[in-house]
Order: sequence, then structure tokens, then C-alpha cells
Amino acid sequence: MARPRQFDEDRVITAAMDTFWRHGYEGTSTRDLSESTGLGPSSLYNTFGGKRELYLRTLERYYETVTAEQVALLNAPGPAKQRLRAMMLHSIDDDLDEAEGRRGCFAMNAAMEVAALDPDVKRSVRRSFDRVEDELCAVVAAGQAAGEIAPGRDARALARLVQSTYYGLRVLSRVQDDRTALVGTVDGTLAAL
Amino acid sequence: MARPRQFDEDRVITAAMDTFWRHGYEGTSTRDLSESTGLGPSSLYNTFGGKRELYLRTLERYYETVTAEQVALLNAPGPAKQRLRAMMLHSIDDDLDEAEGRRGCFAMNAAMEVAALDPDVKRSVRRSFDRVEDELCAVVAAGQAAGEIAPGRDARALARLVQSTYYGLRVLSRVQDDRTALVGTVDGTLAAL
DNA sequence: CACGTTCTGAAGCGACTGCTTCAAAACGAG
DNA sequence: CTCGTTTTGAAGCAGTCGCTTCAGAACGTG
Repeated sequence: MARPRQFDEDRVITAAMDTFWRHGYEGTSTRDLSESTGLGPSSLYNTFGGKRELYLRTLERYYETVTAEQVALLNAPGPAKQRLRAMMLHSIDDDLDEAEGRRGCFAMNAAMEVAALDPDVKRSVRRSFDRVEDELCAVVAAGQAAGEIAPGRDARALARLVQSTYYGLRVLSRVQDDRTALVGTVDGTLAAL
Repeated sequence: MARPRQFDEDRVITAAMDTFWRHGYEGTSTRDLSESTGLGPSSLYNTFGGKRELYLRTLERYYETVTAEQVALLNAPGPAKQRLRAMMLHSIDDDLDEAEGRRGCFAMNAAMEVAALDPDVKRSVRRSFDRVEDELCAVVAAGQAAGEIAPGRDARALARLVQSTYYGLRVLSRVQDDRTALVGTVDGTLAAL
């Protein structure tokens, strides 16, 4: 046909995700994206359409990689509560890691910064959150079946409780450096199940 | 001495707060601030120093008004759980109100968008969050003293649990419009105390 | 090798960024 | 009424914003 692309689309999206993740949507310029991806502006716009469209692509990439890793921790072998704990501690350590730039959860950042202004972003994050809720629900149900978690309450209601606490912790971790306090809240939540 | 100011500093800060709250720090330009406050750029810079300094002032204003209102709900007469519920439902209804622009909690927005980039903002939000934790702790302790809440567990640990769930709910409300689900999580949290 | 198509890099579009300058206006004090 | 101080609005600074244009390079195909 014609001249082929000189770059790997997946690598470009990953690099762009990292940039959006670190600096937010408004805080990232198209020059920043050009620099971090190595692509000229014309290639970027030819391939992805624009900053907004690229952002949506990077969100999807986040779900496929980072969120998928969290889900994997949830589905690892072991007791239900231990799996919930592993996922939350993993995120806390990520959130407090200065080397990672305290960038938090990309999906939560998108929810807070962009969801109100862009219905597509809102829908995208919503779907991801719902997915996490489903996974949490499955773990809670398994814990109830195993006698680890009191079977009286609705599994989905408990899953939502865990999810809220989890996201709340990640908000707190933006300004709170005390790991012990955060881990204490995790254990408090698990004890309440 | 000399020519007096033509404007009320408090009103200017309130107007600026509204603008920052709606559009975020990066999403607000100094022209936006000039327009919403009615002040020319020279007056703005003479009085406040710059965008960043004005932002810090608007954060303080938020604590003095909106956060103070939440604290007032917490300290209203009535059973402890009912007070916690009132505060959380009030916020949920605020978050879902389209007329208010789905702008969420200004302090949380600051924590997510700016805290990692600006130590002063981080410190400011941290102090506010700690204040809320203290207030929650007092309510939980009162509930324990009244026999409403199981006295076995540490009041501060329970307060942190409530706080996390509360902030998590407000994250969810950015992409989740289903009020019933959010209220259900509130009640689930209170039931777990 | 030549053709047709696609991709790339550099230059640049008008608009906007945070902020400054400065002369004129507006006051209180003497 | 004048002087000294402060505030104000208009204009504008260099730099950046998201994005476009376009000539030429780089390929697969016949």
C-alpha cells in the first residue's frame, strides 16, 4: 500500500497514559504528549484524532493493565479477606511511593477532574468502577460461602462498602503520608465485614 | 492615607472559590478569575499576589463555609448515627445536583488535582481532613457513650472508617447518578458500626 | 524502477496563558 | 486645594495552548 508507521501504537498509548496520569488532563499539553511519545503532532493527530480521544484511549489502557492487576490480586488463591487486604495494601504502597510521583489512581483522577466535563470519560470510568464492584462482590460472596464473612448481609451492599472505603483511602493518601493509619483503616474495614 | 479599595475582599474570594471549584486549578485562567470577581488583573495581583496564592485563600474560605456547614450537621442534636447520616446524605444530594454543576467537594478536588504538585495545598487540605476526622471521632465517641455504637472498637479507628467511606462515596458520585445505591452504602456503613 | 499512497517533521495558525507595566483616576491628610 | 499614596483599567509582554498545513520522505505494489 504505502508507507508504514514507524511506531508501535501500544507503546505510544502507554507513554501518553503515563503523562496524563502524572499531570492530569488539563495539565498535559500536546507538546508534552509529543515529547513523551516521541511522535510529532501530525502523527499524533493523524493516528488518534486529538488530545481528548487519546485520553480516552489511555483510560482504556489503564483498565487493561493496572486495574487488571488489581483484579488479579482479588482473584488470587487464599481467604477472601486476605485478598481484599492484598489489593488495598498494594494500592496504598503505590500511592505513597514518592518514586512513582504520588500520582494516585488514574481512573479516580479522571473521575474527579474530567467526568463532569466529558460524558464519554464519565461513562468510561463508570464502567470500570462497576467492573471493580462486580469483582469485589464475587470475593465477598466467596467469603460468605466459606464462612469467613457473615452471610446475613447482602454481598453487593458489602462490596460497595469495601469499594467506597477503598476509594476514600486513596483520596486520603493524597495528603496523608502515614502508612500505618491507612493500613489501620483497611483492617478496620475488614473487621467490620 | 490614599485611595481605598472599591471591592469587598470576602466577596472576591467567594467568587474566585466558585470558579476554582467549578473548573479546577489548571482549568481556571486568570481571565476567568477577573471575570467572575469583577476585578482587573492588576487589582487581583496587587491584592492576592497571584493565582496560586488566591487559590490557597479560596481553600480556606471553603473550610470556613462549606466544611463548617458539614461540621454543624455533625454537631446537631440527635442520635450519633442520625447525625452521620445527615452529613453524608447532604453531601450526596449536593454531588448529584445538576444545577450545582456536579462540582463535588472542593477540598477533595484540591487533594486530587493539586496536592501532589503543591506542598502548601497538600498541607492545607491535610489539616482540613484531620479536622473532619476529629469531628467524626467526637460523634462516634458520643454514640458509644450513648450505647448507640458498640463500645468495643477504638473511636478513632471507626471515625477513619466513616471518613474513608464518605470520601469514597463522593468519588463514586462523580460517575454514578444512582442516588439509591449511594444512600444504600451510607446505611450499610452505619449498620457496620 | 516508477507509481500511488501514507506518514513524517517543521513551521506556523489564532487564541490564550500568567503576569507586568504605566499613566490616569481617586481618595485622605495637611 | 494641594500633596502623597494607593488603586484602577487598558494595553501588552513573552510564552504556550490545541491543532493544521504541507512539502517531501518512505514505503508496498505493479
